[in-house]
Amino acid sequence: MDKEKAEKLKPVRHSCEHVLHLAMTDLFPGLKRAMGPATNEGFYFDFDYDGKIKEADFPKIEKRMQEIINADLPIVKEEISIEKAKEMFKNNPYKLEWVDEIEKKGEKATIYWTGEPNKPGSDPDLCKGPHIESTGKIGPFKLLSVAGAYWHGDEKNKMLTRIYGTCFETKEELDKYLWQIEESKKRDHRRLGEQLDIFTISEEVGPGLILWLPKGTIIKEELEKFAKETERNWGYKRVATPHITKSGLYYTSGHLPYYKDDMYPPMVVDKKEEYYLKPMNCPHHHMIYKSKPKSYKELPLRLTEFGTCYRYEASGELYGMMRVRGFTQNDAHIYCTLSQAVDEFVDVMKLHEHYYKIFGIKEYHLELGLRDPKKKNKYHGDEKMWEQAEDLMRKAIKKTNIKMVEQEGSAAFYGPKVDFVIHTVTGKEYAISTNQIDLYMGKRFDLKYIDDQGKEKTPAIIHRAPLGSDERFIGFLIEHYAGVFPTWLSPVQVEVVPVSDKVEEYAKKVYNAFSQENIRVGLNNKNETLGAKIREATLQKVPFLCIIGEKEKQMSQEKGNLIVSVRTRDGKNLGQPRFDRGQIEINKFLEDLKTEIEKKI
RNA sequence: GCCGAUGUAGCUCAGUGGUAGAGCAGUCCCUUCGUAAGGGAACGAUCGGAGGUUCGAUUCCUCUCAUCGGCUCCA
Repeated sequence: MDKEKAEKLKPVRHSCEHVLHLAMTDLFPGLKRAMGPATNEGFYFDFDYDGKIKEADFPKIEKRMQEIINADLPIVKEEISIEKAKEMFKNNPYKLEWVDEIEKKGEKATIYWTGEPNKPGSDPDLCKGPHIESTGKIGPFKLLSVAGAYWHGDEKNKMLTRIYGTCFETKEELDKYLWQIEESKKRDHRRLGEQLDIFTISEEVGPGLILWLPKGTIIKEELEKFAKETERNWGYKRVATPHITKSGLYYTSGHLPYYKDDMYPPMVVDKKEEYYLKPMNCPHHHMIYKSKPKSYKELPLRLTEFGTCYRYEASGELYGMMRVRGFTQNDAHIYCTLSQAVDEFVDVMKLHEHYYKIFGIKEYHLELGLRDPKKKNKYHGDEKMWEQAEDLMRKAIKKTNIKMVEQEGSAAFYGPKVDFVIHTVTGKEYAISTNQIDLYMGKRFDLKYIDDQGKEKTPAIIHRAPLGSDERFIGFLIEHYAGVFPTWLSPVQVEVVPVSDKVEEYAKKVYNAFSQENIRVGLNNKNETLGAKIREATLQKVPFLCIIGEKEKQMSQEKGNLIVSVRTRDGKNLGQPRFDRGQIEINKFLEDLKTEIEKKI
């Protein structure tokens, strides 16, 4: 939904939300209203209720709401004094809290009556508005889900019951919205991941632990291969580090006290030494840096690794491939002098651009994660260090001309960060890449280099992961491509489909011809009709089908060359500009195919 | 972790207080087919797990695990 339309709908949706809590008050005695807004998608409202509110209650709630709408009650605004507001809402701590805030700001309290003001049966509610003039003008609505939500979004507070709903001007718009939700579910990476045999999760192995199936592994390895080639060209050096580490390393880094609950518990060796599964690769790379003294001439030193990490994410957080407990990061740490840091960070941003162009990723935004000014003790390092790091980052951002949303409170504990944020088809937001300028860990790990004056200095460290983790990035790519991977990433690039087993031998020759050229090729010689084989390959999103029948076999004998008919996964074959006839020589097709793979188009 | 929901063959789903049914997939047979589902047969689940109520539970209850929708969190 476009923003303009959403803005226009807000008064209606807000009024619909009032109708909802009016109905709720009727149906659930003792219920207290907390807060709720109109959103871009609809509205929600939080209730404090001791009993259970279930989705099964929706029909009766919707019925009561419809009665209120049909009654066409006026919605009337009234300004009241703070004192009166306090009296009016004395039994509702949530409203009282709000009245206090209004008082602090020196503003006036406004209430909206549903029904004639001050008449028996009319309902006043503290609200800033705006609303539409009467309930009768509320269009078709639907309650969508019930959920728990902490008061003020703070998990230390009481959990309230939140009801989500939406409302439109016309039935068609509501139906279209509901249809779009269903449609987008078809692109959900969890669903496509299963249909396309990309990954599975086994209860026996454990929640949040991805098992890559053969087809998924091809995608993973192609992606890693691409990153490895690119990083080599961009001046990175590959390293490899173990999956477990003694606890001391994480005390040095400060991660252990900070993230203990989010790490798998330690293994105890020889009854004394604790080993942890590594939750991040940074300290290992630091130890590699530290293994020999460094000269300024060696900087910038860019150490990179596909490092596998384990984090004990909260059970409620797990989400397909996007939020997992074991993952392999496209991680690197760039050790450089302070004067190199800006350019190095700019290069990291350019590397993202390079990747995103190839994947055609356009739907994302960037967040500059800064400290929460109210909770500075949450972060390590001194004020000066933070200011310097932020300054370097801003300079780099300025040089790249990239638009960024500043986000207070989302810095790493050791430095500010730049996140590339995408959303899933279900509307969740995830960072697919996170990057930091870190002036903290170098000191913490006592990392040094000798500068051109022969003096010891501490390097700046840039943390970067343009392709995030294999799991999250490929999860994202599945949805981004709707399963239709470009040929270079497709698990099967060409499927050879013989029309009948009379041409099986010839089909095998064709199969071998592709195989010899390192094309990932499949041969469907099952006892099925041609239509069924085409359907199967198309559902598997195989880019090219080579259909082999008597015609191709015969032409091949005449020309002394292998001849195939090519059909693409979107159903084109004849008349497609690349293939001027139904049948083409395999060499010609191979040439085009290899170019397509090579250029990653 | 918290609130709510769900959990039946590989997948999608139906069903019942008296130990389960369909479609698709897989297997076999027939068919040998020209651009998104040819026909048939047999096979396949002890109904997420544990405990309880009951003469008897997949169906009711409790606990537990997992998943889903949110909240909170994300080095």
